[in-house]
Amino acid sequence: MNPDTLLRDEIEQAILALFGKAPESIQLQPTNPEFEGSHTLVCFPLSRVSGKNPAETAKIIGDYLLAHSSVVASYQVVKGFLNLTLHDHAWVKTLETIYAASNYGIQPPSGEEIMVEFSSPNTNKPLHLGHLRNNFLGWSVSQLLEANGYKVHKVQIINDRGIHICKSMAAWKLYGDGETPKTANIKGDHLVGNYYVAFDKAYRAQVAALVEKGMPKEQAEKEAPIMQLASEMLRKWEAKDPETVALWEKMNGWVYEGFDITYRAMGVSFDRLYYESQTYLLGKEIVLKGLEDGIFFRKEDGSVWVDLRAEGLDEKVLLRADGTSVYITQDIGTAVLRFNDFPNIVGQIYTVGNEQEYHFKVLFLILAKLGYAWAQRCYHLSYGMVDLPSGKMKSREGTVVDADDLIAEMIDEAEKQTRELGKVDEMTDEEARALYRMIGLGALKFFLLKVDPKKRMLFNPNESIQLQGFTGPFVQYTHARIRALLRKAEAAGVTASVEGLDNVILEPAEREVIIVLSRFPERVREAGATYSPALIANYVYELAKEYNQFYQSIPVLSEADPVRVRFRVALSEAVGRTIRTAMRLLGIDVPERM
RNA sequence: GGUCCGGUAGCUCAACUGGAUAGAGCAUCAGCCUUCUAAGCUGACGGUUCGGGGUUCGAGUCCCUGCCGGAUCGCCA
Repeated sequence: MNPDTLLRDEIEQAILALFGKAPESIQLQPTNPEFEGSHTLVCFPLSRVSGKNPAETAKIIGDYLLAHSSVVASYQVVKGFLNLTLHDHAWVKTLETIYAASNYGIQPPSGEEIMVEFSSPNTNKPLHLGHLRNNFLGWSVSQLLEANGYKVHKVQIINDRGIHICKSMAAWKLYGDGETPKTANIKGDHLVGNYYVAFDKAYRAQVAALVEKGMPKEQAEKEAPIMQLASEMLRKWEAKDPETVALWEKMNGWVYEGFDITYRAMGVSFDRLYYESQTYLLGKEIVLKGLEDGIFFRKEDGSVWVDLRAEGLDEKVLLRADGTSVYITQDIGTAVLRFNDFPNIVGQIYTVGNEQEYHFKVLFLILAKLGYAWAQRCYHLSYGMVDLPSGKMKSREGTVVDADDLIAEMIDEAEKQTRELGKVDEMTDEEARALYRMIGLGALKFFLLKVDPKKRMLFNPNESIQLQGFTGPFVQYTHARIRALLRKAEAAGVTASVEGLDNVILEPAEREVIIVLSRFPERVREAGATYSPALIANYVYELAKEYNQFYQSIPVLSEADPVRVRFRVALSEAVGRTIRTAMRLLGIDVPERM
């Protein structure tokens, strides 16, 4: 078991016995490495209960624990801090339970269901670096929630309809000459993206030409012929014009084929896909019903609005004067549809960039106004933009980092560095390729996940392909090392065991590894509660680092005492399994050798 | 202009939600491979936590204020 909870109980009892009062809270924190001990009780707040100064309070509690606690071996008081050192047998016991656990750190299913939305691209261009952060984040948060007992439904809403895809369609119709992904030998999403770029280029030229002839810019932007064509296609699509719908289906089909390849490369998948084309009309009904119920109001021009001024926001339009839906209308419909499809989910997590914070604030308020209780459990997992050293990604300036290209580069770089180190001499080609992929992708995912999701982050290509230091490959390497050690142990007939160590004194490096190991379940809980894979990335790095220190200074198989050998093998195995689990929560695979 | 984020070592990021002398990685410098994988380990260097007030036993963290950067405030999505 984890000594934390036990210790907490004992401290609470101590305070109750000594001072006759229960403390408001017990501040128990890890002891700073420069001091002796593993747990520190902060005694400043307790002086109110004890009526003595913090240092005296610490001493009294320390003495009491020494006499009564089953785990405290000694203590030190530094100012108002009570540093506790536990008996090594408590740590041995801790490792014993960790080692025996079949799924250490993972909670069994609680029966609660939850939905996580991520990715949700438009279908007019390929995925880019921003989508990678989104996907890795959404995937990892799904894993984290599962690890905390939820049954998770991973979904996305594919924005397959609207003026953006019509732009690509218009350009293809004008300049495509029947080109297909096959004839062009390009992934479908990239092909469609090329036509989106072609549209933009032609459009701007046409607008400039019209302005040149004396037309006001605003008018020119509407009347440029290629824009007229795109708008006409949108109208025809909504009218279900067969030819337009067929083109739309064809080009979206290309995009999906391309996306599938990218998703497979990223290692993500979804349980259910929602398409905007199938949901965009649903919100309208709900809004009209809300209008009848007096939740919304209509202006003279016929448009429908919600008044959120009482909530500190503004009035927002929900239906245009012509009765058509706006963006948020379909989001209302999609949300309701999802709760109908999955009646057992307690809530929904939207993984969407922080530029849409206002949008989701409004959406959740509207859903609450409509009387949906689950609106309280809708959460916008808002993450910061990914910047490049050159600044923001701008499609106009061609600085967008393409997801497929980036993944390929990471894998190439992993191959290059792996070959330089001569690590693949005994591998088959197939094994080697799988390893490059694992390392390249591991580096990329770890790089994007180690930063607090809420924060804007910088993507430095040179740093992302680093395989040393605070990186995914460092952790993967530690795992491979452990696996190699365990293979050797097995070959030598050594079995792992935590038996026969009742009065042992541990090496500091051994104890430190167990201490870090013991914190894993709490970190999983915390990461789930705050939707933050970064906590797991930081943790698993700390664990790997701690283990490497142990590995470097303490012999395992060459140790003379067979009891200690078995113990260290068990310790190594527990660390290896925990690394694997933690990395799985990040969506990263770990190799057997590298 | 209103609202919301952010500003920590040369660079990229932490800091257990108010606790001890603010920690890692990269970069730079110096060491460690005849012993389980050196993608590793050890050490050195590096800080007015944007500035200024305040709250208290204690502030990078909370409050006020100023400066800088970003997002947002569409009948776009």
